[in-house]
Amino acid sequence: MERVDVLNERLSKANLKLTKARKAIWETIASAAEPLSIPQIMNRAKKMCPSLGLVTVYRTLAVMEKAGLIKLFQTKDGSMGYVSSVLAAESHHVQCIICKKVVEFECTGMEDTIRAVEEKTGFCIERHNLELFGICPSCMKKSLQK
Amino acid sequence: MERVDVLNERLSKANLKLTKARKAIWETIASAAEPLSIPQIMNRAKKMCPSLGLVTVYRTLAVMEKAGLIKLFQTKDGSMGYVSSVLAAESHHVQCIICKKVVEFECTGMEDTIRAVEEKTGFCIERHNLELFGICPSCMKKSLQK
DNA sequence: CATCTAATTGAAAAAATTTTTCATTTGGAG
DNA sequence: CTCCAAATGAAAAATTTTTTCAATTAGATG
Ligand SMILES: [Mn+2]
Ligand SMILES: [Mn+2]
Ligand SMILES: [Zn+2]
Ligand SMILES: [Zn+2]
Repeated sequence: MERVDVLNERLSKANLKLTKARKAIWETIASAAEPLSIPQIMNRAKKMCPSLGLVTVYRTLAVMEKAGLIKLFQTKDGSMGYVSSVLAAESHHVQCIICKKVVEFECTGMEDTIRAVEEKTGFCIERHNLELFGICPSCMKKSLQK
Repeated sequence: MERVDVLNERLSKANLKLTKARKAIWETIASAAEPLSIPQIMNRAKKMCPSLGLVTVYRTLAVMEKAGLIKLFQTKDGSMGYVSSVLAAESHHVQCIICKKVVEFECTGMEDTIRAVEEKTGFCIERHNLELFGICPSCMKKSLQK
């Protein structure tokens, strides 16, 4: 299924129209690997839809957020940005505390931890972010050479 | 250790002063169970420090965020708010995706997951943040009643 | 395809939020 | 206590977000 079909499906369910502006904004967000700020979304989407106004960006983001198509997330630098809900799903990375390099990993074996938290807190856990911090192989090597 | 000592420790390390305004804002955030918006922080902190100006709230939040004392989270209404990150030194929390309530938990059983990442990535892991997202008991109850 | 209509749009204005500037005050070192 | 860099509040400026409104458009209907 094309990305635009995902958009159309959600919009038509809510009696909303599939417009040029919405297509452009959706393509922008759905094709990005990182959360995008509102000015970033405006700039990129405008290339696909030159008449696009900033007001429409605000309105479209509100519509898409309500429709569950996008989510507001924290970016690496601490500010906020929008990502497609699909991409927002989970984040697993390990960062070197010395050189700050970030490496993604596949997360396995969390079941017991999550079940323990569910029992203690009564929450029903749906997803998680796990950030690990440590020393990467190359920094480890350097520190051993000293 | 008192809450104000935690604040003082971080501030003095960075050659920053422990002022009335900072104490009031810190107490406000560190004693709250939910993320607080900027106007909420202003209103509550002003009770402890009546001369407090909004400008100082903005400046203090920037300082505290940089110092790692507080973090931005999503509030109930979808906007963003600040929560204390220091009292929860290990940063293990679960947040309700509906009402945005944050609950800390003791993190157990992560050894296997961490060992697997160490083997795959070559990193030597020292610490971690685990953020879980799900539905809290009271929101679960409400959704079942519908 | 042409017609119709409610939804959507962009521009301008208004409102709200955030940052900058600057004179005054204050924490804390000496 | 004295001193001074850091911090503060008020006002102004800048920026971001929302509202208003007339014009345009998607898409349903015939
Ligand atoms: Mn990641
Ligand atoms: Mn926490
Ligand atoms: Zn490294
Ligand atoms: Zn809840």
